[in-house]
Amino acid sequence: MSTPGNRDMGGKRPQRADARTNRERILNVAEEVFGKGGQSASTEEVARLANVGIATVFRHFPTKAALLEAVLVQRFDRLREQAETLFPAPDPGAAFFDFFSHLVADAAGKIAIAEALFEAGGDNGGDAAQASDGLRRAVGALLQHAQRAGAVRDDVELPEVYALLVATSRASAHAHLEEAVRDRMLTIIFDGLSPLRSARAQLKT
Amino acid sequence: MSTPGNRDMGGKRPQRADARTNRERILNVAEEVFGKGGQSASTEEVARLANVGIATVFRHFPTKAALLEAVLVQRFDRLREQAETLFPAPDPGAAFFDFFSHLVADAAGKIAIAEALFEAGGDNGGDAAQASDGLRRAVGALLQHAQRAGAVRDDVELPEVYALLVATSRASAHAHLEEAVRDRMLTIIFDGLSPLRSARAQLKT
DNA sequence: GAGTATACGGAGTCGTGACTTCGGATAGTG
DNA sequence: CACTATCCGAAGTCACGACTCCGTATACTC
Repeated sequence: MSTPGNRDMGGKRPQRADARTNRERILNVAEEVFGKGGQSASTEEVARLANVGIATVFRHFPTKAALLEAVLVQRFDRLREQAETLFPAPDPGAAFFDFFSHLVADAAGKIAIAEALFEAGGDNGGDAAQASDGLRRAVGALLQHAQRAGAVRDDVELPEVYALLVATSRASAHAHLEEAVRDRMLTIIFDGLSPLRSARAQLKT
Repeated sequence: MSTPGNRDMGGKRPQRADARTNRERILNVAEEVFGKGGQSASTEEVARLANVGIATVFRHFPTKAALLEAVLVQRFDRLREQAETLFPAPDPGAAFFDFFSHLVADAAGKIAIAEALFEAGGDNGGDAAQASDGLRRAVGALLQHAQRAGAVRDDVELPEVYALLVATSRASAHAHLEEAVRDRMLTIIFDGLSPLRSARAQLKT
């Protein structure tokens, strides 16, 4: 928990109202800006679109990296919650494939989110990595449920499935990919995940 | 053809020998540097590792973008040639899958190549885009051959296959992906591409 | 409504990296 | 071996973006 948030400052006065709303607005604008321009988008751009001075951005988030991390945590947590919502779904196969599709579609245009954060899944020990790990676990659970329901072949495991999820999300995020093409791409992958027959033997020979 | 290369300068003396070797060395070093650090790697880094002054780099390549483009053209052309070598292969299916695997494996660690160049496949009209297009065509030919040989189902088309190729290459390039996981990921995709049965109907219901 | 801690905004500083300039070196020619 | 066109490297310039300072404004307390 590196960012202050709105915790009470040790018995002192609580955070002022405008400060809290500003923080929230900055966070939302940052998600938009980093989503569109990648992690190299400038902090000034965020400040400008949030109708706020640069200093205010840095007051709430000590560094640009901290701001980016806060954005990532928010997004990862949201995705994880969505995944967890699907745990008790009546059709675990559909739940898994739907979530996969949804995540990839959602990544379209969110460059920084797909780029910086998925890849941050293992390179640092910060909050973002932790949130990313939570999402990964949730996807793992969806996968297991789908496998138990017979909708996904038993011999695939989370690492390769998650790698495919990340790969297609990133591809989807970097534009130049029509919706129809994206869907056909996913169809191929889903076919490969389906248990109807194992062509794997063919390739091993 | 935006870069000078070693064309004869209109009847004047030909390019000096040290200039040519320097240009070549810079290009090779740049491929290494951009491959490792992405397109945001600095030009000074390239100059330093090439044992050359910064000015020399800019003399041969007027801008950093031009240098990056030259690297990309070289790489894309090389890959295209490799693909074309496989056109007369006795087993078009194996040729296609092998090339796919080879390209993805080759992308490991080549961040800028996978990142900047594949994505440049449609955003500008420069040499890199042209070279990228040549590679795409070659992959398309390999795909068609494989389909005629019955190794790949007939109802997939180049856009989605190429999108998968790009997606997995990028994923592979950004490290954090073990070789075994990468192979299992490809196995899933190859299964999905195989014509042994069409699970697509199942998903459409 | 006065007082004060809290928060704000704009004008800085500072470092980095792309690109230029120019005096000095060196390959090629005779 | 001299001569010159070509090429080179080090020390710049310049723009941009992350981050800071400080005087001002505003939200909360009483």
